Amino acid sequence: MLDYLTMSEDLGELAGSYRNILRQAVYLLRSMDAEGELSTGHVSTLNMLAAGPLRVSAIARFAGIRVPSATEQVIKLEAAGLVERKPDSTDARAVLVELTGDGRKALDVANTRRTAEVAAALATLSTEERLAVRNAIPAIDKLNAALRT
Amino acid sequence: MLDYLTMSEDLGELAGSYRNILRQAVYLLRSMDAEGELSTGHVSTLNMLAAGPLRVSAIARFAGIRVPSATEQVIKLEAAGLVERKPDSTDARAVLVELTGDGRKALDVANTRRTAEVAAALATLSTEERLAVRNAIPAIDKLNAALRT
DNA sequence: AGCCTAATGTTAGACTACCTAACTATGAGC
DNA sequence: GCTCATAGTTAGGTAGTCTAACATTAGGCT
Repeated sequence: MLDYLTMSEDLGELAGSYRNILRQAVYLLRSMDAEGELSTGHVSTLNMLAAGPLRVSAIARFAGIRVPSATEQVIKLEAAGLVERKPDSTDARAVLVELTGDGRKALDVANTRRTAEVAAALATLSTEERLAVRNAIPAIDKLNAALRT
Repeated sequence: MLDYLTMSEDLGELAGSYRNILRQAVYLLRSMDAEGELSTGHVSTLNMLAAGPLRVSAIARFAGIRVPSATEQVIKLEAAGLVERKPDSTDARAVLVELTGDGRKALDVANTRRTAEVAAALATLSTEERLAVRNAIPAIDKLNAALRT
């Protein structure tokens, strides 16, 4: 009863549905941007740095962008006082990007608001629907990782 | 056993996971763009038109963008010969945007390749994981609709 | 030691896709 | 037939990405 999903036709249908969801995500993220707060891209970058300093190349890799684009983001965040660049003592070519206190504060504000917005939307779902979403998260993570390659 | 999900703490955790997925989607879509093929944005627009002609304002609404941005996209698609603008016989202010034969062909090519790419990623999941994704699709659609407001 | 290739970032220049504001033309109500 | 609302375009600006070219440092090989 379960293996009908292995038929290519149903895989295609599911793939189409998933493509729809991916497409929507772009707009949803944009709609979550608020005036005078961090943009989606900046939130992503700062969230990576929350666990500790990263090289510019690591930021680029995790964000799925090229190194020059990451450099530019870092320059903007630095100008806003949200991150600092420090030399890497183990490699004089590298630069370590680190959150400042202000950066951590701004990130907290943005994360809190954005997560609350998603939580409010989740609250409109039934318990079963929320459970379905929750149960799918690991599979979606795996699926996204497979798509990334 | 199910209602622990209604606790706000778990809602927040789920919301965070979902935010992660949304964020990844942007990169995934970009990674699906291929040389010499339609861009993600153009595919989205053309897909709307596949069901029939639409006004510029309708395109903007469905895509979650402003009317001038939709106009710009239509101009580009028209220059590429993928859509045609026609007068709306019921309203001389309006413009109906319609797929051309070339547009439909280009859309088919792009849709086929992109869907195959997602299907290939889905094929790397286990049957249970695919089922989990499939079961979550309606809830995710509802969730995204709630976020849109 | 000295060289050569690889890796890390930055700079320069260009492109796409979005935005707001201002405009034209048409529709619809009084 | 005036007035206000609606549909779309144009103009100008911004954010975020890209490639190409460059400087600097690391690391291996002779």
